[in-house]
Amino acid sequence: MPVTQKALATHLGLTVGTVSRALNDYPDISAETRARVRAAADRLGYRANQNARRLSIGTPETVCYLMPRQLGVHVPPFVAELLAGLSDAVAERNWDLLVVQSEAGAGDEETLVKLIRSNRIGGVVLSRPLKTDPRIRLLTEMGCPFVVHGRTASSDAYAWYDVDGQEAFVTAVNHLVHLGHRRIAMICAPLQNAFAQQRLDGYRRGLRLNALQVPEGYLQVAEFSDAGGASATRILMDLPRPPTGIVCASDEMALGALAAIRDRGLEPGRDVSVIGYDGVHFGVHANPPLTTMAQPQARAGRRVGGKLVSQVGGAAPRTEQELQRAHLVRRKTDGPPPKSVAMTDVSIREETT
Amino acid sequence: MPVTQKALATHLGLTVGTVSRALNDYPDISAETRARVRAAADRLGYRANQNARRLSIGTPETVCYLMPRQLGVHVPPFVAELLAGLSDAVAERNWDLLVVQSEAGAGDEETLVKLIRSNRIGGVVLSRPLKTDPRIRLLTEMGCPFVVHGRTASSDAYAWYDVDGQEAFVTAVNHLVHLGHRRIAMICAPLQNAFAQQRLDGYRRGLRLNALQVPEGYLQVAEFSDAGGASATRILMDLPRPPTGIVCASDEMALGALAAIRDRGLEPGRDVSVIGYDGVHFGVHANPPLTTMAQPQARAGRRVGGKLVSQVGGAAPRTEQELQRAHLVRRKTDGPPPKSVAMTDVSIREETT
DNA sequence: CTGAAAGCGCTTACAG
DNA sequence: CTGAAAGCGCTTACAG
Repeated sequence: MPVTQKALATHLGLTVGTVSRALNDYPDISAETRARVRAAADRLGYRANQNARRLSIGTPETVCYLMPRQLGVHVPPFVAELLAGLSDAVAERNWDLLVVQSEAGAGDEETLVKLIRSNRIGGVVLSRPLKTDPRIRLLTEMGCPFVVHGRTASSDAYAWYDVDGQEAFVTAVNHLVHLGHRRIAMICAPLQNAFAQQRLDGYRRGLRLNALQVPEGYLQVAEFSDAGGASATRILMDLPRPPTGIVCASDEMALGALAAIRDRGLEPGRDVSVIGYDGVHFGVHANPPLTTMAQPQARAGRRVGGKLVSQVGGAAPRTEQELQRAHLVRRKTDGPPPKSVAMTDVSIREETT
Repeated sequence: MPVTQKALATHLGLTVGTVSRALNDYPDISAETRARVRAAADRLGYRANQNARRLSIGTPETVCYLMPRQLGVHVPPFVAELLAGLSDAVAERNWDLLVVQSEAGAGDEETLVKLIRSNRIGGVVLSRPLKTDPRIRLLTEMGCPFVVHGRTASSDAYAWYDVDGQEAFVTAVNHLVHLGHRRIAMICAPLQNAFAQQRLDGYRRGLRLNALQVPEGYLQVAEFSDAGGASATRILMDLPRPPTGIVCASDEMALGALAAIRDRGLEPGRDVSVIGYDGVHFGVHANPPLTTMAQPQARAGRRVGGKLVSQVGGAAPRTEQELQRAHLVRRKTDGPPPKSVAMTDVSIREETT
């Protein structure tokens, strides 16, 4: 039997109302009473029944994280870290963090409506939005506070935390160009994902800034996994003029690319350069160690959680937007193009235009 | 304004009691009334306020997952998959899944007491128990249903799901012995962790079964990370008689071992064999691809979640115990010991006893 | 078969 | 400064 306010009250010869106000620091309670109540509560291990409390105050004080899946077979690697930060940020304000498996856009809307209507959640965190994401519209319409981990094109109206994927791919392309590459391909994730489109935009922009174009077949959209990266790479290598550099929408895809390149008897970083995206810890153990655009993993979850809480506290969504930058981590899969190829590339701009 | 039972009731000319019973399929409600109520509820998008419902029925209908951390710097890789399965299993019964960051045994007890007392959780899932884990004692004393992902020595009294780490390391050692190894070392995780002790027991047992002993310095307890694996490996390689085979308590440690071996100009799988544990997807991309004892990741979360729910439903904890087996996945880091070494090893049993 | 009422454990105007 | 009371939205004996 958990101890209730009623138990405290009778124990102290007070009434539940007084106990409640004492516990909640109402200013009209005498210092002495407050102290007595506190002491008794501590001694008896009183904890307010949150179901009762939340029913009474009318807010669920809990945040829902829609855990993404299904893009690759498994849960994306950032999820665990994000959850850790989220749970901390939310717990600081004594809120709870509910985790729900996302159906990747399919059943999510129904799930959210149910959770909101049943007063189970007062805020939502979304990862990896689609380019036009029905969940964002839904949450906006329902007036449910939310923050998007990632962002869509219509990003001005809501709170989000994102890493600038477009800039990152401009940087990656620039880096390859400076190394001497002219034939640069991209292996991208399915384009219904907002992040995929952004990274693709960066790739295109990077080429354009360097007066290069996207040769036929150089943009490969593949399954978002190492297997997808591998098969896309095989296609690229079979091209009449295969690329000398490949930028990949994720480290996982890049790992697949490395495998496919080695399978051809070529050496990543010498015969073909590969740049990944994410900066997963594991990249350092790849064969060879993977050059990548690393996101600042540090505490994305805390940031996202903080944004949600302050929004619930009244902050305007558009003040809760944060764009981080990825940075190039050079390891061993980038280098100048092989000389033989570089020779023939002087004329590539003409040929491909 | 969410629609409530009262709204439904006045709308239908009924009373909230009747509406509630109709919605909850009480047998004493006429089929017609039930149908009318259902229809209205669907049409108006009625969802029971869960705070009210749970307050009334007296159970929080939510499960807490204590997310482990701090062993390595980051959240362990299995967490995301486990959460996915857990959330599914729990959602099937219309329960919620709360995620709380564990302080790795430190503040956990206080956290749990608070959560239980405040009626926020009706069950707990624990990962990676310590050898003697105060949380287990606490939950038992408080009468809070829980299931342990992993297990301790006193595993007979509670529900758990685990993979047989001891057997796995017997298998790993046997495998190396069959390949011709006699000098087999282990890199283990800190031994306050139950899983570390189990894996160590397996290593010892495997050696004993093959009439081998643990030579001086062959058991390295290291930080549970790739860095820990690497530094332990360096120590092993500096031994007067370095091992020809190393079993590691995790894939991550094994990756560190591979790096350290390559740094010495040696080739893992040829000069030194390495076997990891976990079967993380990433092992296939290691340099070279990592041989490992793979756990059946498939749906551990669902199993664990199912156990918790059936326990809440009245099942005895000891009927909810499940031991899975790991299996050897041979890739490229295992092979016979180098011939030069094998020659001198015929006498090793005498020397080391 | 349905209504009326009490109760779950809180919070919060409203008196005094 | 504290008490008494209403209310949050459900569930569930108890009548009838």
